[in-house]
Amino acid sequence: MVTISDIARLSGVAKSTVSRFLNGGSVGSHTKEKIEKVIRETGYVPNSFAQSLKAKRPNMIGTVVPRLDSYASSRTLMGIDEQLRSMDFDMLILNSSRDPHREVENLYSFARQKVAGIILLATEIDGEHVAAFKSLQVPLILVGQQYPGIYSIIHDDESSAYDLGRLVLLKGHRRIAFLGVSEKDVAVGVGRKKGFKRAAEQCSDAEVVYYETGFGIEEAQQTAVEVIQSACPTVFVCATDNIALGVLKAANRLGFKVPDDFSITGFGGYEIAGIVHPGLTTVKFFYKETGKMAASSIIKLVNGQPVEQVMHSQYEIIERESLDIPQVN
Amino acid sequence: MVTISDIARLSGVAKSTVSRFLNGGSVGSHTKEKIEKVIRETGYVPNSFAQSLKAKRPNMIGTVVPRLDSYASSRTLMGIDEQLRSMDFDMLILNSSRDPHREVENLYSFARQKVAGIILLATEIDGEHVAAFKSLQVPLILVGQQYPGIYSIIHDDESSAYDLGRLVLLKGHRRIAFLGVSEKDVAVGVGRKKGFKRAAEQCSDAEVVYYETGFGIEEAQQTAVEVIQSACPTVFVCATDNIALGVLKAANRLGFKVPDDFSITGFGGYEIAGIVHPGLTTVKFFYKETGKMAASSIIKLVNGQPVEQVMHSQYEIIERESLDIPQVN
DNA sequence: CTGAAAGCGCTTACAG
DNA sequence: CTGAAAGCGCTTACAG
Repeated sequence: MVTISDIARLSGVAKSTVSRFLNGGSVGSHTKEKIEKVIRETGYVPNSFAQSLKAKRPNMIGTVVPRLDSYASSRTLMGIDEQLRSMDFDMLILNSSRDPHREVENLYSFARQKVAGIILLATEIDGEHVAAFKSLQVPLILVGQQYPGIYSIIHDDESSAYDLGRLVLLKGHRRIAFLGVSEKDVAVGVGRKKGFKRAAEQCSDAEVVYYETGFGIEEAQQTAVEVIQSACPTVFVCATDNIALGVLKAANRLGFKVPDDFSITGFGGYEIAGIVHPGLTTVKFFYKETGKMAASSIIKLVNGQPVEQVMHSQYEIIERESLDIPQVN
Repeated sequence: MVTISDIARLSGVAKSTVSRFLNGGSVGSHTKEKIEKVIRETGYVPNSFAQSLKAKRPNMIGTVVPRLDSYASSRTLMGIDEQLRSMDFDMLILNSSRDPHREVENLYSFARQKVAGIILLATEIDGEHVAAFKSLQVPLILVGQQYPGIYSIIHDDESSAYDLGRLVLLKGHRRIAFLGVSEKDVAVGVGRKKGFKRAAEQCSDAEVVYYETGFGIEEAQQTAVEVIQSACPTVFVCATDNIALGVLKAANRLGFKVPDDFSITGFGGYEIAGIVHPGLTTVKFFYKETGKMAASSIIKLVNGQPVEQVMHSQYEIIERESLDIPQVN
């Protein structure tokens, strides 16, 4: 490996002069040429560990994601990246493959790399996480979940689910299947269910059965098949768009027509929700904007500026064909 | 910031002893306790820049991706991450948002960070790239594109397109619309078109019109609407699943039935291709496996072991309902 | 404009 | 088991 000393020696100047050249300091034109030539010939690239060690300009923000292959993660990441770049920070990504333990490891790993701040796209928060939050001396923001005393940006799971519930009931649905996920996931599993329940309880004759399924399309499809055959709901309210996609697929497989035979609603606002036929009525979260918000907030924190403890990202209900009034049979 | 010197001072031992403790060397149990206590109280985390500077164990592989929100990127990234982790390497991700210039910058940025190797999920390769390949003193692998003298893993764009073309013709289609992308993208734009063309040319009465559209679903949808109204193909052969999805959406919007009114084929094998109705006939690439292959190959290169210049990843044609024999009208 | 020297936070032989 | 010292590759005052 070629170092700054090599360049200095080869071009017959001092290390400090090379360093100054590299960092745009004042260097004589002749010296400059010599150094340039040597650098070109050797393919020298400064070692950023050494630079960071000395210069201590921590211009990196670490982002921990639960998975790489989800619409929500990807969009949020894009937002973070864009915003960070515009503020001259770099984004580092570490993936934890939905393993809570790895998630915590990743937090520590970022701390070692002396990132200026950490953004955690959170799923579940356990004791290990809390311990890490406490001991880490790095500004941190939670996205998608909240925890007392920790800065967080949350999607308005509960109120959006309430709004969506109101819409479903307004359409006249009374036999309702709610397909949710594990309550370990406080945002998706608890929040969305709670919001919907609140809406349903305001309507005395609404019968809601709450099912639990997984995040995968296939799993949701199987659950849907069972529900269709046992109960006979007029609408499937799904805690994510993927679940809704699973239900739609089940309907297609079994020869049911949506929304003629039953309606479906989703949650998330994935692009694909507007592509399938019929289009999915869903709650759209602005993931990219959330990412941007997370990025600007973490920078504020890094700079010692105040930030609200709990911030909310926007949502919007998108009405498409998959939700209609229940068919009279 | 608390450093190893602080810990040493606070626990009354030498820095080297703390370092030994940190790295699992032999330390007396009493000393160990003292150090442990101080570390806990101070929340000390070793500075990995200093560690890397000294230890020179470059156990990081950098991956440059053109975009974060694509199925292909995400899956490939997952494969890389999994494989790397199993070999005790860390993955760093840098996004270039489809900006060739940023892509090159990211390459240099990884070089500065002294990663052991670089995996580039490539789109287009221009002069700047080539210059970087030459001057970078770091092992590098291209995924998805190839360039003379550079290690690469490519999807079998041409032969899979040929196979798919044969299938389409075998079904009896003769009035064909091929929706491709810019030829700047050698793999998708040139390779897939070329393979299909080769199949088509073996069939004297096949009339193929080649269109160019973008990678986005919306854009493809618009192109499809125009094509449907001007030409009247019995099948749309699309260079990506997203384009196929756009065509399907156009069909739904305009009230056409797939595959009754015309057939559609895709390329990529995205999960969603099996979810929509009708399911898309498509070429499935094994992105995750490709990622794993890229990861093991780069490690081999890092260790000075031989690797083939050009490797091919697997593909498979998945037949679903969107491709059928042409309707007689 | 240029160079010698100190120091960033760690690790690693080398003694003891 | 423990410590003093050198050194990793850079940057940054400080002189000249």
